[in-house]
Amino acid sequence: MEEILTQSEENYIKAIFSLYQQTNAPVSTNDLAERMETKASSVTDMVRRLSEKSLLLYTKYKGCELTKEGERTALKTIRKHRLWETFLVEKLKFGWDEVHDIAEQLEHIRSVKLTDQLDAFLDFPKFDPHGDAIPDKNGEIVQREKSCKLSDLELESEAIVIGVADGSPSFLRYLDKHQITLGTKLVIKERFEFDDSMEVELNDTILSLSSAASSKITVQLV
Amino acid sequence: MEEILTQSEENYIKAIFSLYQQTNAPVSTNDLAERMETKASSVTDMVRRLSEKSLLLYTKYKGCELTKEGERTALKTIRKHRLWETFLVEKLKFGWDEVHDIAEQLEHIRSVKLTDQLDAFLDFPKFDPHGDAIPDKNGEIVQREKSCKLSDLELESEAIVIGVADGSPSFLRYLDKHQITLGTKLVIKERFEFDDSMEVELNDTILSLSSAASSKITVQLV
DNA sequence: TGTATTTTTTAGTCTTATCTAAAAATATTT
DNA sequence: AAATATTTTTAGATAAGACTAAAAAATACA
Repeated sequence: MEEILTQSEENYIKAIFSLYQQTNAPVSTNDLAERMETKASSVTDMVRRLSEKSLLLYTKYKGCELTKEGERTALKTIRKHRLWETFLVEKLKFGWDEVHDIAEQLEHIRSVKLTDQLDAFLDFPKFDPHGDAIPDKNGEIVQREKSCKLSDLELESEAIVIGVADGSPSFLRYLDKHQITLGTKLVIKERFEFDDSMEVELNDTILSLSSAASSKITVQLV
Repeated sequence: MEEILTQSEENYIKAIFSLYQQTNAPVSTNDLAERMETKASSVTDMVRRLSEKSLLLYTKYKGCELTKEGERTALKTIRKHRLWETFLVEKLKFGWDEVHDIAEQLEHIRSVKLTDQLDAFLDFPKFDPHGDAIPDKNGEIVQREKSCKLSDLELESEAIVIGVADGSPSFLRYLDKHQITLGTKLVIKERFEFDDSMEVELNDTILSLSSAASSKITVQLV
């Protein structure tokens, strides 16, 4: 009884998965509407449909959360999205700020063999170009140890960039411009209380980062 | 005024393009319905819509044919389809009988940059895994000299397989089984009038081919 | 506790792409 | 040319996914 889902349905499932992860609580109709850039009434409709397909549990006025099957569906879509992003950057030489929209389309291609062969072709990558974990064939995700936000680090600590909490093109291009990418090594040289900005050393130069920027960069202490 | 088309619209355009090529005459509603596996009434609707978008010329009861712009659209879709098929076979190790359905999905991905980067990644192939020409960025197609059907060859002529006129999985698997693929060299050893079957030599073995098979294999004399 | 505000749902409409059934136009045959 | 058959179009219906406007439920707050 492998349900065939429309692209729209898959997008809703993905959004619910991600909103649920943020709060660990049922996803409200309004929040989902905002994320999907649609109206609450459309969401109610869709959520009812998906609940009929038993991909999620829905209680009127109480929001919804995915069932085990819904979660599996979400992970499959996320897997495809992140594999395609990796393909676009690694093989087709796209910038990491250019791949999201194309991957949004590619993630809906239906073929298990395609996904798995692509995975193999890319040599079973564990992380995508933004540092997000790629679920494997069985939906398993590699858990990373002790990652934190750059903005949380103490003076003089050294860290390596392992991800970004915001994949928007403008932020990614900002990072590019300042030569920050996955794997970049940073040292915190200064912190300013009054605006939570900081100065970091990278590639032997000093770079000043606003709190907005440093809080969206995920790092690992070295 | 680059129109954004739905997948369904793109599929109709492609079908009209290919039916037109076969007969060089306006495509009738019924023929199109059969090709699209849908009803004539649906076709009438769609053809009216596409004619409003000036992608084709439509005269009631007289069938339709693509405009220059419709043709450009068809060639773009065909280009994507054949590039993806090439990618699937060359890079992801699919069999040539497995790629059609997946390429039918991939051909609708909208991104000029994706198509062009893929083209470059594949090293600007001129033909796809079935021997069909791949339109370039400008819709130009390499014309091949003096190709003919295997069934048309005289006794003792030597030829190389350059394409298939039928991309169905069952036919392609039949060819695979008999070690016939693009580039295979054949010599006609025997022809039987009564059923138009023939015997050909390839890889130092003799293979008997029905008329149905030999008429669907495109070859070039050596 | 009762009123006001916010959130969510319901009801009804729209568009795209499909369908069936019936009507109209064209083609074929006698 | 009339009758018959085929092809094509029109008319009306349906389903998915969206919308607006209005009703209902939940929440906040005085």
